[in-house]
Amino acid sequence: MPELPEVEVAARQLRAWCVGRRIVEARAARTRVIRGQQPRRLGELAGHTLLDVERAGKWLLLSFDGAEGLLSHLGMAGRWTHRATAQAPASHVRATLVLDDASSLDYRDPRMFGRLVRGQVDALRGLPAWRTLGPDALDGIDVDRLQRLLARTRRSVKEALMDQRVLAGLGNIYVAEALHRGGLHPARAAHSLSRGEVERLAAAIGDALRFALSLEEGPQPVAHFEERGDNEFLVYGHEGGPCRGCAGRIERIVQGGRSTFLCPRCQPAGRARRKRPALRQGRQKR
DNA sequence: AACGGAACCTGAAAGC
DNA sequence: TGCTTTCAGGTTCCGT
Repeated sequence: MPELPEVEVAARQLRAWCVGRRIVEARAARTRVIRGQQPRRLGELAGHTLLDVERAGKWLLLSFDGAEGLLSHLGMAGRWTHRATAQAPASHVRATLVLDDASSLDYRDPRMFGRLVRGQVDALRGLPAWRTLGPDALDGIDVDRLQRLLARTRRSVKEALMDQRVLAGLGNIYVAEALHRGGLHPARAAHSLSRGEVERLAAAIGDALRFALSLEEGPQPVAHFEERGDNEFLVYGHEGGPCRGCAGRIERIVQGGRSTFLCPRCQPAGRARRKRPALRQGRQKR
């Protein structure tokens, strides 16, 4: 389930597992994940030491000595997992990095929507996918910039926020969660948002992302969302269920072919004038 | 240039 | 129970 918070957790895990480690062997299967590249390209990482893991939006950039790099996107179902090298790999492994401490890193991705791109770090940063990313949604949002971008599109605010050039890292879930927290209907025309509404939206985006990350906090970077069965989201996946903030029922609409969840009472469709309930902080608080 | 829709994949869940 | 259909959190490409 990789959107910004999940990718951030992946970045923390990769740092904990591998920064400072030397790659003993690297291999990849010939799949769509490495589209356009020979599997042996990944093998060139052998002998190099991982120096840093950087996240921008939903992308990860692993950099090694010698300015070598590996760009990673988890797509819809990709994940990095860590195991003892002696242990048998799990299913759907598309690439493996064997480390110098008898452990191995597997890139697993059943659907193969994810991507691994090998190259020099500079070249990877120059790829359109990385270069065109907007500012990271977790970095503190520039409200002026966001307002300017929303004002110049005819799309709905939901679809506009899905555009990684506007803000990097939001996906279908967190856009729905942020719009709910901000009391904004997803179908609102992006350009119809007032200054105050954009400010509220910017705050709500930060709240939604930080709340998701707070559930992952701990001494070790553990991907709790992988085990957590229950749905901690305020609206996502809760069609027909009660809204936590009012007596309304959560509904599902489809925008651009994808589901969006919302509470029609907390998120009125019209340009809202009435006073909005205070932002809720995840769980039950308030 | 901006937009909507289709394409790309597999697996799990829901429906019959 | 077993077969079929639907749906899934992303990006990219293509036609308008």
